[in-house]
Amino acid sequence: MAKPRQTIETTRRIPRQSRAAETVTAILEGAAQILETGGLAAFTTNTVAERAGVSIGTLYQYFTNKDAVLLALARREMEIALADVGRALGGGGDPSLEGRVRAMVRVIINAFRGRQRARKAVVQAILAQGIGIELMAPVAAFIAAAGAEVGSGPRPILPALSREQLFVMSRAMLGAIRAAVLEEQPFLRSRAFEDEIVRLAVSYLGSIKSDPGRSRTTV
Amino acid sequence: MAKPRQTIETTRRIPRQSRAAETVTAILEGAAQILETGGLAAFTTNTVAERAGVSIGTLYQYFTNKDAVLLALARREMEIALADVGRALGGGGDPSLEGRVRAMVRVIINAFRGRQRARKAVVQAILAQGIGIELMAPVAAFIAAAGAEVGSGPRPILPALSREQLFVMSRAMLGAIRAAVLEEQPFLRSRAFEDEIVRLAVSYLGSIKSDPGRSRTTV
Amino acid sequence: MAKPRQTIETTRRIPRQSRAAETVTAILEGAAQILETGGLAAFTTNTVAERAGVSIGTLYQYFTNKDAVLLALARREMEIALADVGRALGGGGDPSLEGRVRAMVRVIINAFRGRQRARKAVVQAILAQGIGIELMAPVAAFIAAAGAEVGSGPRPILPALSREQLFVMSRAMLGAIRAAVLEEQPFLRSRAFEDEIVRLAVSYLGSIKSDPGRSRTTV
Amino acid sequence: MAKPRQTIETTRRIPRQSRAAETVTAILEGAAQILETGGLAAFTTNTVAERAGVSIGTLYQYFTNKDAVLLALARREMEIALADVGRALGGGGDPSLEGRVRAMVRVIINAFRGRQRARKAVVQAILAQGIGIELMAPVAAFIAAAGAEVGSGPRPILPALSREQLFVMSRAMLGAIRAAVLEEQPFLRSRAFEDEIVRLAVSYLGSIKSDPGRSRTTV
DNA sequence: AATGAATGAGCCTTCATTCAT
DNA sequence: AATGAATGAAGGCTCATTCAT
Repeated sequence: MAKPRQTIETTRRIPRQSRAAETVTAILEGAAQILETGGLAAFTTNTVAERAGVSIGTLYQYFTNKDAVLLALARREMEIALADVGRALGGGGDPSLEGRVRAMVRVIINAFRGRQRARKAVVQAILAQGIGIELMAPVAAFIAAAGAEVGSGPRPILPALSREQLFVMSRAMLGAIRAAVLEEQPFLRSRAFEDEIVRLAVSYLGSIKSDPGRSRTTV
Repeated sequence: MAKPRQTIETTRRIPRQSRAAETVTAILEGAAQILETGGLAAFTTNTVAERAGVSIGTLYQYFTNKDAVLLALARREMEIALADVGRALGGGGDPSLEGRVRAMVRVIINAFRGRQRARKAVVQAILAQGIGIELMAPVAAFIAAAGAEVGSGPRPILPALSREQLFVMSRAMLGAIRAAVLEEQPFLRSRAFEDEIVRLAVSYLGSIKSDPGRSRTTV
Repeated sequence: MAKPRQTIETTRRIPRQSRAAETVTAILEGAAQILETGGLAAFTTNTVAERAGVSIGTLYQYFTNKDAVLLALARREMEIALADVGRALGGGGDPSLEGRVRAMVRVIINAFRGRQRARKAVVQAILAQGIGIELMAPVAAFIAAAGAEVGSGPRPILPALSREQLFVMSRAMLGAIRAAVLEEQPFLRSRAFEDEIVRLAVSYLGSIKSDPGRSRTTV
Repeated sequence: MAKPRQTIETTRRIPRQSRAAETVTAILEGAAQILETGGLAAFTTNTVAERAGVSIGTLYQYFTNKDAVLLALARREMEIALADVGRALGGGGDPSLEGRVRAMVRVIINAFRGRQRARKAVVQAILAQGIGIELMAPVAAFIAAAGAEVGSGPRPILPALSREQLFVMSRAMLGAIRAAVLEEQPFLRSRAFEDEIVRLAVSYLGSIKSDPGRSRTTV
């Protein structure tokens, strides 16, 4: 993996031409496939380049190093997931607290469904490098924001959540879902599981409503 | 890292003499130190052996390969953590639901405190290999058992939890705590954080009490 | 030497560019030199690469593993030897039985002469792996074919040889010559030795002529 | 294999006590079994000691190094084989040239039969080290002597054989038999094969009788 | 821009051998 | 005499990365 670079820029040259964009996509797609097929162990720059149908030299023309590929892949997945969540919350569904929470839970679970092995590998890879935090951030922020929103507005259903509360709520939800994915639990896509995740969030928020606890801050 | 072996035996030669037992301990200790100091990247068999003050040959006399060292280390940590939890629950403290939950939370948080970087690395490494499940199992089982226990007995505080409920509760708690460790959150050891974890568990269990949900099973 | 692979493919990347072809030649040449200089003991991938003037990585770009280099070298030598034998038999010399046998014997002995130590090492190495059979096969087949040929045609000098007869004749000749090489006998290149090998073959074939023995089969 | 030692002494301390002799036997027997089971690749000092039921330290008490074990094993096998040959020739069978040759051939083939894999491994191992010569010597000498004997005595059947002739005859026979063993030819134990080996020797000797060739010397 | 041959640091692992007990 | 824990040199091999074409 080379010496860890804290550089967060992953792409070397910003692809302006469509061909370049295609190349980047091909590489990322190849990376996902390799991860899907052989897991992290098979994820080598040479393998990825080959699967992507480009030369290893080309890969390095677009990515500074191996980690950059992984990171870019993770980012892409995250963005897709977030877009889904946003779409789900935006589309007028049940506006109640439980309704919104349920919409969100459903999207997150589905986000992990599709290419499961690849996603699992991405998650593992990301965690194995400690970059997870950075990437989890926007997702967590999103969840937190959704939670906070509930507690603000003209007729706030909840008081504003403290830093710790936002953290616990978002991480607890993600943690349970992620564990189900990683452990390949059979009930991952079941209604019962979804119900319990919703219950977890709603009961927690309800508890805060009746007893806000000490410190209170927005994110 | 070699190809993943599903073999779970980690040790090669069973140490009969006291000297050998010391050697194993030294290696594990060395491994923990390396992990603590340089993270997973610095974790090579040669480095570990050197830090442990033994030759590389000796290391391989006791562990089949690099991964075996990591796994053994993880196991050791888990056992210690579980023993702590057991002791905490056993020692007569506050017998109320919240009291028991708080005791457990405190122990878990503390379990992750000490050699934080090492523990983080172990967790990452374990996750990166997909063995996490196996290792997480006893911990989760313990938490689940503690939860179940509350729902049984002469005057059960709670109804028996369903499979999904046990899963969600244990993973949500562990997930939140683990995220705080991995993200190196400053409030990890704060009372506020502990309070929120407790709130999460208690409110969730309370919600189940008033509305058990559909299926119900003991683990 | 790694665990024996029955895979017979030795090359990893098929050299398309002329530079690559040169590299393969260089490696094989380096291997031969190492074998010549230090015998099998000095034959390590690193040594070979160094002597060949390429990096160890390059060596592994063209050969799957150490054995593959040895095998490829052995093949090359065999091909050269066979070509020599063919040329000798083709070129119109003495067409009598003894004439043809002598031509062949001479070529074989010479084939083992040049880079003796290297050849000895190759032979030893090949034998030590049990691949010898496979490689010896074409040579033996050639000798056998030459023998068979004598027994066919418009006016066959000999009856067709049985499987056992072909085997005994070819292996006996090769065995005697090989022993002389391996034991570094001083008379290896002498006329007297050549005479005796010829005598061995001719008298054996003559004996068959007068008493063919039981079963008879072409190869 | 360590650096090649040309030391030919294999045993370190001459076992005077019966227990020591038993130990040596056990080691040699263990070595043979390992060779039989796993071939040369499995032949490590530790493995041999374990199979022999002695500690590695004990093994080194009796053998200077790994090669010494192999050499001693080879010697033991040779001695047994030679004793068999001697017994066969001594016991009054068919006293004719062919009768004596056949007796010898049969013994040699049988010598290679029993523990075939082990013997094959020994042969390979010996050859791979270049010690073969030394060991082959007594056998070859024996065959040669038998040949020479035929050519001496009150009414010599044959003229004395030259150095080259003895060499060619012994090595040709051994070569053919050895090849059959190494190549695991199905006809190894067949009568047809035996016949051909006999024919090889008899026809060769017959040819010498009618045309002795130039130089003539006893070994 | 792309190619892919070449590089080489460094890792994991084996195994012959020693020596304190 | 025997034991077996410990040693460590050495070797096979991978793979991220570069750079001449």
